[in-house]
Amino acid sequence: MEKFILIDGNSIIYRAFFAMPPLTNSSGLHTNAVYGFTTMLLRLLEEHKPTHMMVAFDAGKVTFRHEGYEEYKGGRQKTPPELSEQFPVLKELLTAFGIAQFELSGYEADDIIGTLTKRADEAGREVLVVTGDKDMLQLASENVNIALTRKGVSEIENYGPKEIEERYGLSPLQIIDLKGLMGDPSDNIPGVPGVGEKTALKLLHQFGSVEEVLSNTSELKGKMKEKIETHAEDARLSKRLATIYREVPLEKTWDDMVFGGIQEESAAPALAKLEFKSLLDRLAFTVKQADANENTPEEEEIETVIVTEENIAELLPLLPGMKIVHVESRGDNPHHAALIGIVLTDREKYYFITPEMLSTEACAGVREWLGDAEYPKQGYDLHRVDLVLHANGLPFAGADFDVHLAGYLLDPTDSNQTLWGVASKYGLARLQSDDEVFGKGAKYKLPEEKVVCEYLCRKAETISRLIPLQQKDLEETGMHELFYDLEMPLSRILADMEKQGIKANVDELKALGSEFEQTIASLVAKIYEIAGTEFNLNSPKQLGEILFDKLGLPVIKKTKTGYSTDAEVLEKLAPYHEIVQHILEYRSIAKLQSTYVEGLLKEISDKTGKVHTYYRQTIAATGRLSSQFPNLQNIPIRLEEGRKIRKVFVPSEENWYILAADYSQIELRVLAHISDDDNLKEAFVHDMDIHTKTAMDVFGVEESAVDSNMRRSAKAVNFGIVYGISDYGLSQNLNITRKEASQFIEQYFDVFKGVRKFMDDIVKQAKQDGYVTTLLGRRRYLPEINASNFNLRSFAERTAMNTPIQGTAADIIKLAMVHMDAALTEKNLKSRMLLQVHDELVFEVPEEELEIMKELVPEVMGKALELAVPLKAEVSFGRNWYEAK
DNA sequence: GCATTCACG
DNA sequence: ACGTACGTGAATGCG
Repeated sequence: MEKFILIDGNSIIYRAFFAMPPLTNSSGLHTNAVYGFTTMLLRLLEEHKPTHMMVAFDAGKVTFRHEGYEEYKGGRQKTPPELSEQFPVLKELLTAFGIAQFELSGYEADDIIGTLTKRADEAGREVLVVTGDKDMLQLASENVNIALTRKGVSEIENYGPKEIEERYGLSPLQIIDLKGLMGDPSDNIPGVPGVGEKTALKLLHQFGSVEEVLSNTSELKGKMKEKIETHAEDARLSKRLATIYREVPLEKTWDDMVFGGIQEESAAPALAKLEFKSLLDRLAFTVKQADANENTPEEEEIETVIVTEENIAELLPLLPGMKIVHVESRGDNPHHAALIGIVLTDREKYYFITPEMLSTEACAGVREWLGDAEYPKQGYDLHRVDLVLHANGLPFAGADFDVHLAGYLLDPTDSNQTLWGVASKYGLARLQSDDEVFGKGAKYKLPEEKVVCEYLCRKAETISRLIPLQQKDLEETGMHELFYDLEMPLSRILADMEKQGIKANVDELKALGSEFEQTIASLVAKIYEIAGTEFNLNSPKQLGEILFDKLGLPVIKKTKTGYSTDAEVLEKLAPYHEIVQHILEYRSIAKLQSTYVEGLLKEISDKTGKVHTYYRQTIAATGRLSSQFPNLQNIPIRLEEGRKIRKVFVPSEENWYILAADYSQIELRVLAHISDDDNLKEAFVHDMDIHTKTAMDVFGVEESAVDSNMRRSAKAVNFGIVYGISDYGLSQNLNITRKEASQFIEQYFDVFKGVRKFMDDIVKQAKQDGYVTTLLGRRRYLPEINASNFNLRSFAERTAMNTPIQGTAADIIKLAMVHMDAALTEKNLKSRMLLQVHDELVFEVPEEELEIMKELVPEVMGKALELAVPLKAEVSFGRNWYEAK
């Protein structure tokens, strides 16, 4: 299929210039804008595989727009020389890439693109316009999509008429009217003073166009009417200026834009000349991907079979040789998901089996195969598959390669780890989406069997194509072992833990609920009485009105939408008014009631009387797990009232115990290891209280002189170090000035010099490589590490410091889980691993195994990975989770 | 669907 | 000058 990409060259190079930090090659030539442009270009090539490409540039200073309005684009800063010198460089590079460039004297890039898109519309060609200029949205149509860059050029958002309607409630052409009313300071287009986006949209929703607004001013009132009437002419002029001219006498044709793929032979030397080392790797990747794509006969027919009692004899003998299995289900919670169907394939034929068919006697052999670990299976999200099949009374074993997990390891920050999301990175096209096939939300409906079969077989085919590509990438990124020896085995263990579940004492929970209910009722009554009115206490908006408007309390902090009323603010307000303390108390109990009592009650299984969470292995960017339905990783512990919730979690067998073991200071121990800081290592070798030790060093005092305040400060500093410290963050946390915080940090780094070096080095390394890694080689890319925007860059820098620490800690406990699972099996123990809470593992243990487990668990956890400092795990047990403290 | 708040490590 | 601590999920209100 043909695919055209038209790039607004001036717009993109400007954006790239301002988004990137200054960058020069060794001969002093500025290259940052070209660099930014090229990264975006490579991404476009990877994502869209265009067959035709063209970059349009402005030519000449005076365009036809200046006729009649000389101020057009007046007041605009002169192009900085650092950018000017990059235009010829970019053009040369584009030539090396084999990409066409158009410019025409007297016209802007907009107009060239406007003309081409008009022609595309007439010819029914699919075109993507890439620009940073919102005005271009006016060109959108059924055939023309506009890709707007955001955050410099690092993100792209696609707009068609539908998206424009959703975002603005306007048709593409009405974008011109929008600009006519709003104006645009950067182009010196006046618009109507005092009318911004909001007002302009309101007017257009009411009247439809600039002309209609102007001829109906009688319907307006006040200031607005006055302004619009006085500036009617400005509005008309602005609209004219904002209109892209679409009749440029352009002699070029589509054939002049043919793009035959990147020619590595010419592109690579051009990048090398600019000293874009990282882009050279990227280029190789893009080219490789393009090749992979070329190797994919996209619309290749596949042979599909709907398995029936009549034809199953054909399938059964093939089973031992099958590897790829796709299981489709519906519903977010896999424990309650409905099975839609499964596909098995030997890559010759694709066999689709309905849930009904799968449970017939004829399919006994298939079920046996599914549950036999001797037959390795490859598919998408096999952890979920395991749970879904289990929920539907079917076995599963033998997960060998999971495309979902591999996709996560290869880019853990990509939030679209769907099969199609992963596939698109390898240029594997999809023909349809889940939403298209099944319908969305309330419109969900299973189409006829044949359609489901074809679609799911196509998924199975995609899985089969992805596997070798991902295997290669895992190898190349050094994550092969992490994948096969850690994440894959762990996914089976997690499924076991989830199926096992943890027993919940419903009566106990309900009793807690009535306790909370009473407290809440009396608090609410008291609050209404003091406020002198009833209102919705759960609405921050209404609460804000009471506190700040009615009672006149000082506003401490604001949110985007109004007053902030979070706990931090309320703590500060408490001395002013007695109501505040009650509100704080209400908040905390209401949270316990809604999330932990009512929420948990809903999640206790009727069948098992247990809570079966769903650990997600592909969400957290650092490699941690997350937990859903319910989240069992945030059960209260810090405050006694909430901690009581833990009494509800009990062993599932008579006379068993709950045993919990948690790593002591795992993150700081990891830091000691990776920073190789002698002082920090020494502290852990001697198993000192790390916060006290930090206080001694930072304040330069003896252990006996460390008071609770000093220890508290030192603890905050230690937290800050792990999070990627900033003086601002620390000052907020300790309620001190930034200067004082900054001094603390200096003092810390003076005694922990190795830590300072690690922090400096890891940021440098991230800037160079574009990613950081954990001890086990888990990767996280940080595309914003070189951003010019301070916030984005700082965020990335802190992430560069935090991820190796948090991520390595995550690696370690995952290792411990794999080892622990093996130990339980090997020693033939009845004890079961139930939960993981980042640095803690929870088990249920029969009385007779208590002594063994008290030794075994900390030992296995401690030996999970050998570091330069000891890893320590502390164990405790009791009749419920509360008592295991 | 997004914002706010708050529970955890 | 810039103005955030790192990583999550669930409940609630509101447009």
